[in-house]
Amino acid sequence: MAYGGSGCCSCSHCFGGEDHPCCHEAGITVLSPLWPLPPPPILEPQVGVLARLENRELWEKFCSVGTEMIVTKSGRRMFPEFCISISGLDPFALYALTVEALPTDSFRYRWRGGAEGWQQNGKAETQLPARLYLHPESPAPGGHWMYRPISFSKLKVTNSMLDQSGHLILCSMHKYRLRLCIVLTVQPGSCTTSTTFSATTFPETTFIAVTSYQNEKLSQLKIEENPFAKGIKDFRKQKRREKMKKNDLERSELEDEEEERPPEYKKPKYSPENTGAGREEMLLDTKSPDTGWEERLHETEKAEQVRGGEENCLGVPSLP
DNA sequence: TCTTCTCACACCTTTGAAGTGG
DNA sequence: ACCACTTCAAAGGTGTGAGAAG
Repeated sequence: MAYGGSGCCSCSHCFGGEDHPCCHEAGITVLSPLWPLPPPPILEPQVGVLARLENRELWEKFCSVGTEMIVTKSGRRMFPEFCISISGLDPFALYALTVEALPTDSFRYRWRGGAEGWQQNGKAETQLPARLYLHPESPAPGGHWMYRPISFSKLKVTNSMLDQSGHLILCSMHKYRLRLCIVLTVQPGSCTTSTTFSATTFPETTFIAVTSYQNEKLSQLKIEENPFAKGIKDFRKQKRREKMKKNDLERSELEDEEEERPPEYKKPKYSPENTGAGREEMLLDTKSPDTGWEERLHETEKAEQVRGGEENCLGVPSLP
């Protein structure tokens, strides 16, 4: 099954493959018992559970220029971080929270610069089944999750297929969107595990995985917003001062040309003219990202030493 | 030649241990 | 002995740019 439309909820608009404002007004997302992509292994829908993207404004800011996330071999944190607040859970029931990055389509992308920005560039490469990132505090009572916003600040993304650290594995130059899953693990007053859960995607979290930033506007925004990049900010200022000093004495023709260009043209790392003949594109893997639930969770468990460690301890539904 | 990836770098924030004073 | 506060070093995070790889 190819990844088609990436609707955000169960309503008719979203199943058309397009996101729309109804579910996302004020950043509130109604967690749908239905999965936007391949068929859901849902047994008991969670009614009335709401999730809000806490730093929605920041995500939208990045979204407006085209969010890119650096992937490295050892894993790189995401910025903006994925931070949500939840309501409507049973305060005494135990829940596990997971996040995964789902491909939004079956294309590979390339940066063409200027007004063209990101363009589709052939079919997507074979994708591994999406790996789940389990929140380190999972499982915990609903009251715990609803008490304050939940941050996935430790979440990292990698391009290493051999990663053993539990990071989300992504293919660079591919587009993804984050999906939150809430898994009810134990009903209050019951000793049996449940398979209930809800899932939702947040359209604002759509991003392209890259190994180095392509869009100058985007990297500038990262530097402005991310406190860890403050050094780069100051370093850039210093460089600019040095450059201006230098330019006062001797202004080269090349530098002049660069100064006059809009920011996105300043880093013509990759030429827009070439249509990327180099690598052979592979057919999109037909394996659904929502198959192999148990394997994916076990992989995460291995890395994170999840409490219990038994099969279905988190109430992960078995595959049909 | 072109595109993509990796690594080292300088600079920053965060974190936690150690020290100090009341 | 205990607590609160400060200091400091180590760990870890950031984007950049050069060069390697395919």
